This record gives sequence, structure tokens and C-alpha cells, in this order.
Amino acid sequence: MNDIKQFLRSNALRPTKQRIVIAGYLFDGTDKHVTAESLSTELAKRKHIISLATIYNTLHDFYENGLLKKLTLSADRVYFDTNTNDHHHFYSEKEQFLIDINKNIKVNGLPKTPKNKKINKIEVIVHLDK
Amino acid sequence: MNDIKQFLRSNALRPTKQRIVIAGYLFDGTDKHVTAESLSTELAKRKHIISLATIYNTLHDFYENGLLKKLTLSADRVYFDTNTNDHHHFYSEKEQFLIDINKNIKVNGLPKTPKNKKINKIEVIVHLDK
DNA sequence: TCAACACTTTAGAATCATTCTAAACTGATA
DNA sequence: TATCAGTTTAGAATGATTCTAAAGTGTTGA
Ligand SMILES: [Mn+2]
Ligand SMILES: [Mn+2]
Ligand SMILES: [Zn+2]
Ligand SMILES: [Zn+2]
Repeated sequence: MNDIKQFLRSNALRPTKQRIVIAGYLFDGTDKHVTAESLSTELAKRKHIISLATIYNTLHDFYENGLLKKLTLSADRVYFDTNTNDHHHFYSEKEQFLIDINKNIKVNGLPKTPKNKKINKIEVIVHLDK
Repeated sequence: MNDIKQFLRSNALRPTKQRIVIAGYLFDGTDKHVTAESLSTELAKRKHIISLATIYNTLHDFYENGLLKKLTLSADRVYFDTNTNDHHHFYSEKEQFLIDINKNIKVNGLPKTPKNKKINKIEVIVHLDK
């Protein structure tokens, strides 16, 4: 709890009640993939009612500070990922199912990068069925 | 034009004026990535005004019939891809920039697929900068 | 300790891509 | 050519997200 406050301060984020609760949930040691909605629901289960606006604000604040990654897997909700290491995903759109692939993956056979561009990140999504 | 009509019929799609125009544009031999909006704009340049509702309907009809692939690269617009072969992409979110990677890419080092799931498709997105 | 102020939170409105509704239209068929 | 299922469309609705602006709070210097 004081760790969380320090943690937030060290990321130039004022440790407000809401941010402490959200960080406490997100960074509890277990990697998580959340949407604004799912996060809101989880916090509500724990009797922490935080407005959706604040949840969006906080997710973005954390993202801007590199505490979260952002995943665009579906067109109609954004996932935030507490695992900030380089990694990939198994994903089932149908089942809203998302699992980290932390193993080292190699992508072979890429053509040369387009002129004047630089590779920022290679993202591998393994879409699952049934 | 009659080819287009046949093409549509052979896909169980009634060859309406609108579908003929849209198919004529999309399947002209050049691979394309379009959004509903960009397609609408391109058609408008060619003096073909088709309602957005129809453009959405048609993109979905084509998609359902396997004539298009759907790409979820950004959270706030869906891309449709006229290249229906298995392939991957270079993508620049900032520049709305999208290039096919048709070369055979191999992804090595995947962990084993989660129990009771099947790999449907492996998607590689090479995010570009600069 | 506390005033002062920048930073935050929040309800509710706004945005915007997409989907839906239901009425008018049209391609296919006999 | 009449009929009807399939299509198109304007406009309303939806839903995730962002914005607005007013009220609340953490920080800091005296
Ligand atoms: Mn949406
Ligand atoms: Mn949106
Ligand atoms: Zn992850
Ligand atoms: Zn493509």
C-alpha cells in the first residue's frame, strides 16, 4: 500500500485513492488483460466503485507511463496488458480468451522493411478456435 | 461487367447496381485494404454515391462469402482486405499505412496450443515507425 | 498547520464507427 | 409482367470511448 504509493510517485502519478485501488488490483503480481469494462466489474466485486471516466483516465495514464501495454484484438474494445515484457498471445475472439506467450518466438522469412521505415514491434496473434 | 455479374452470382450474391460497382472497384486485380469510409470516398471520387449502410452491408456480405478478409489493427475502424490468401502485414498506425507480406513467413518457438483449442490462424503484424 | 493551486475525479453530454429499423425499391422467376 | 424475396437507404439507435466543466484532493511552501 505504501509500496503502491511509492510506485505511483516514482512514475510521476499522484497516488490518489482511485489509482491506488486500481494499481493494487492490476499489479498484484498476476499478469492480467483487462478492458475498461472488465476492470470496472472486478473492482465493483471488491466493493470499489470508481467511475468509468476515471477507469479510462487511469488506464491511459498507466499506459502513457509504460505500466501497461495496449492490445487491439477486436474492433470494439481495447485490452490493456499488465505484462509489459515483449510477448505474444493466443486469442479466441469468440470466447474473449487471451493467454500470454512468453516463450521466445522467432519470425523467419520477413521481407525487407519498407524504405525509410523502421520496425517498431512484431506482434504475433495466434487465433484459436473451439 | 458481365464477368462481375457472374462472379457475384457464383457467390450467391444478387448482382445489384451497388454490388457491381463495389465489386468492380474492389476486385480490379489490385489488392486493396479498405475501410467503409475509405471505400465510400473512393467510390464518390468515381461518381458512385452509395449509402454507407449499403457499403457496410456489402463489405459484410463479401466477407461472409469469403471474398474479403477482415483486419482488426486499430480499435476504431475495421479494414477489409481483398487479398484472401494467407498473408501478413506491415502496419503503421500513425500513417494508416498497410502493406501485404505475401512471402512465406515462419513462426518458430510457439508453445503448445492450450488444451482443447485449435489454431485457427496465425497473424503477424509488423508495426512500423518513422 | 494550512492556504493555495495544480492535478484528479466524476456525472453527464458528446462523438463516431457501426448496426438496426422499416419503408421503398429491384432482380429473379414463372 | 406480376409477384416476392432480397436489397437499398435515410435516419435512428447503439456502445465504447472521449470530452466538459464543476467539485474534490494531494502537494507544497510559508
Ligand atoms: Mn463500437
Ligand atoms: Mn470507437
Ligand atoms: Zn499479454
Ligand atoms: Zn493484406
